[in-house]
Amino acid sequence: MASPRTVVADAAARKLVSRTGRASSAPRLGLVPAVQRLPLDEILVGDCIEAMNRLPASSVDCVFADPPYNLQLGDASLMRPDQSRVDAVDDDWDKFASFASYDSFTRDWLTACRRVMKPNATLWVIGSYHNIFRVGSALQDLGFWILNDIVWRKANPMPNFRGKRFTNAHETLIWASRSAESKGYTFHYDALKGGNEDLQMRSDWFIPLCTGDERLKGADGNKVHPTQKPEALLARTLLSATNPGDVVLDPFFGTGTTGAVAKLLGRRFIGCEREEVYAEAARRRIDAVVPLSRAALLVAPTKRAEPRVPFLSVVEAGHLKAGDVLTDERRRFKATVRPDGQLDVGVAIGSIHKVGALVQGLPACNGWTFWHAERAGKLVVIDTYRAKLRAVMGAAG
Amino acid sequence: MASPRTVVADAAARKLVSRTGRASSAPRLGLVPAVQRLPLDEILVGDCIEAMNRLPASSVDCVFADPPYNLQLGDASLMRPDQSRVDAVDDDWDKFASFASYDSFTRDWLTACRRVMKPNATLWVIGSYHNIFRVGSALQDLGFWILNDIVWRKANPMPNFRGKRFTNAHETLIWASRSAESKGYTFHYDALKGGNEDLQMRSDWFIPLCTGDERLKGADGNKVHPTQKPEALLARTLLSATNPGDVVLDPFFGTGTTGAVAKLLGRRFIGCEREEVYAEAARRRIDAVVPLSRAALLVAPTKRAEPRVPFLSVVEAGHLKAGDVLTDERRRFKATVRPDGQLDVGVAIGSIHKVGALVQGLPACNGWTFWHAERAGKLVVIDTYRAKLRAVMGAAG
DNA sequence: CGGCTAGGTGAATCTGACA
DNA sequence: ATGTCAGATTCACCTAGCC
Repeated sequence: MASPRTVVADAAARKLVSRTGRASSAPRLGLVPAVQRLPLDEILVGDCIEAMNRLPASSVDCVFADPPYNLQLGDASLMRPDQSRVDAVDDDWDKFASFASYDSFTRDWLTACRRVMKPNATLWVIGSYHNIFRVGSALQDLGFWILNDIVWRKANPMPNFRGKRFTNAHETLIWASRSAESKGYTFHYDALKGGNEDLQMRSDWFIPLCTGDERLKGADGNKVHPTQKPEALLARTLLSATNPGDVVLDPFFGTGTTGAVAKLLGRRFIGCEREEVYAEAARRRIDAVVPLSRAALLVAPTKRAEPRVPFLSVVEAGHLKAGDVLTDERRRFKATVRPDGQLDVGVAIGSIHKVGALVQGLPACNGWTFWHAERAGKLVVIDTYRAKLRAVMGAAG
Repeated sequence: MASPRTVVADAAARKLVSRTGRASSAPRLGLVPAVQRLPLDEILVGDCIEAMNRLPASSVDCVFADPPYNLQLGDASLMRPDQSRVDAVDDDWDKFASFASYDSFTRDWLTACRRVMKPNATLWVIGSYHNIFRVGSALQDLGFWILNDIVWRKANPMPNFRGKRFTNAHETLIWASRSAESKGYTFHYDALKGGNEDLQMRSDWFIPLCTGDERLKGADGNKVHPTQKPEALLARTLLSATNPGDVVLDPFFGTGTTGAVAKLLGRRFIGCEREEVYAEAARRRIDAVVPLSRAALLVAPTKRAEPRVPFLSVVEAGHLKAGDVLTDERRRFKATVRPDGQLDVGVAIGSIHKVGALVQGLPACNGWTFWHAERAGKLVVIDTYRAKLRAVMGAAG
């Protein structure tokens, strides 16, 4: 479990990944070399770039990365490409060297991530003003396509003790797809809107810091990791941009917030972590997580995902008859239903959408919500009949 | 450096400004060559880099820059759900051939700014995710020292019409000093705190868009400039980081919000603007500004709307857990809390309001007062949890 | 004058299935 | 790759006009 080379043989538990970007339901043991199997729900201890380079290409659905932030403190985690340590610096040349080595490091891990991302996978990176501009630029240079920047507004930030600056009360996340052509990325628009009082979820999120019981403490009572992120933050990202069963890669796993939340939410994870101390804390933490029930994780069907119903089927089912006259909500326009499922508005014949657009002089129109039928003196929107057909179709399996 | 040949010859010119970073109050005409005099409260029409290179070095106290964002919009125009067309920013001045050319442009104007900044001057830049990472990286590369990144949270952002991303509800400002050694920059910590109900001013600011009477309109009734910034945003930056009498340089002056607010607050300005149309509108606008009295130059307390709390935040905060069962006051209906902040009533999944209305057969319902949780055998209305979160959010607006 | 409704608008990298 | 077309998609303000 601890070794980066650990490969667990139970491939059935591990859903091999097809090239189309979806987990195949049938395991294909024997067809794929062992090295190509995904080490799901494991922590790969060691250098994250080496670890990622051993994973098969196009194999993960999402990446969450919380890379080292700090450029100026000589952080031990920041290494030059030649593996020498970057020292604390105070003159311009060293500053440049420090930025350059951080940029190089950033390009390297982002490149490794990009290779293992499926075509429609997305990547999240969190950072502060110390590093986020470097990361964002590198992302764009490598061909990632930024979808949003998200502001994590901290409920309880550390005050600025010296009174020389504004209280640093937020961090920034970048959400990006693999490329500008990745149009099919996962985004649970409707679920987010439903959890936000039926308003679109905005790019500014208000979430408390990770404190209290959630914060991992060592035997000495000190926090195990200096920058443990709140589970609520990870939960919102994974609920937004992944489906149950999706594979989430975290190249800077730390104490495993990504893994804990992934397990809780029925996602799979792959973590990379250089420090065995953190990895061990993460393992214990994740073992204790009890996943939510499948029912709680069901993705509610969205309008977009519902089966298409031809208007002709509404006529065939008898909800409307050839010759029936439809109108709009304000009874400004009239159209006659034809037996072939088109509408006749006198000057033209066409689909419910086409003629709806035509009579209004608009470039487009959703005929299902525009046209109404007269029923007992009241107007009934024809989308009602589509809904009835869909209910029947659902019952039929 | 844009032009290595640009050298300010006359050291006496720099005496126009003292080393403490304050403009001298007495003009010293005759001692300074004409070319070295600061064109105070003027708009320099033309290329901003050339204009800045003609200014004496170390002569301005503050820079506010609203550069082109380099939006990379597709060819197709974006339609609202009502089929009206979104008025996109498609002006020529926002077109760049590549990231490289945008970076080059950014380095050039930042370099020119840096030369004219006094040692303790600070610079503000505003941008969106399209360009702010490029700008931030360039800043750091050129030796600027980032003091804060500030999030302008828009009260009324444009929605995401296609439901494909989070509502882009903020822009980012970077506040930077000329170098890491610039320790004596201006920051009115106490005034800001006093204007913020005695709480430190945070890095996230909630300010409405520039609309209504404040928005400059042409004779045709159309907006003069596509991206006019709100005066409240400029006011907070100038009150934070300049003193009365300070010189504020704006290399992308547009319709002169920086100048109007500078005059209002008793600061001097220098504007650069390439388009005479914008410059002329700015002149007329600034002429009409009546400066505030000195006493009025304190930070006006901002009225705060009661913060909206997503139901998802109640779940994230742990007041309710995924799987918890809610009911109404008379225990007629049951609903299960989902991890995404929606409720599941078996036949449907949706917001607390939607499913509350659904189970009652009503057109609408306030879910906050309808749904209750069972706590120690008693029912607790979920609005209780919203109130708790609002108490936490109070400080943060 | 007030209340109500209808309409307009803001820095936007904004569809997807199928032929 | 390109074209066609079904059909899904908006929040907080502000102004104008009507009663």
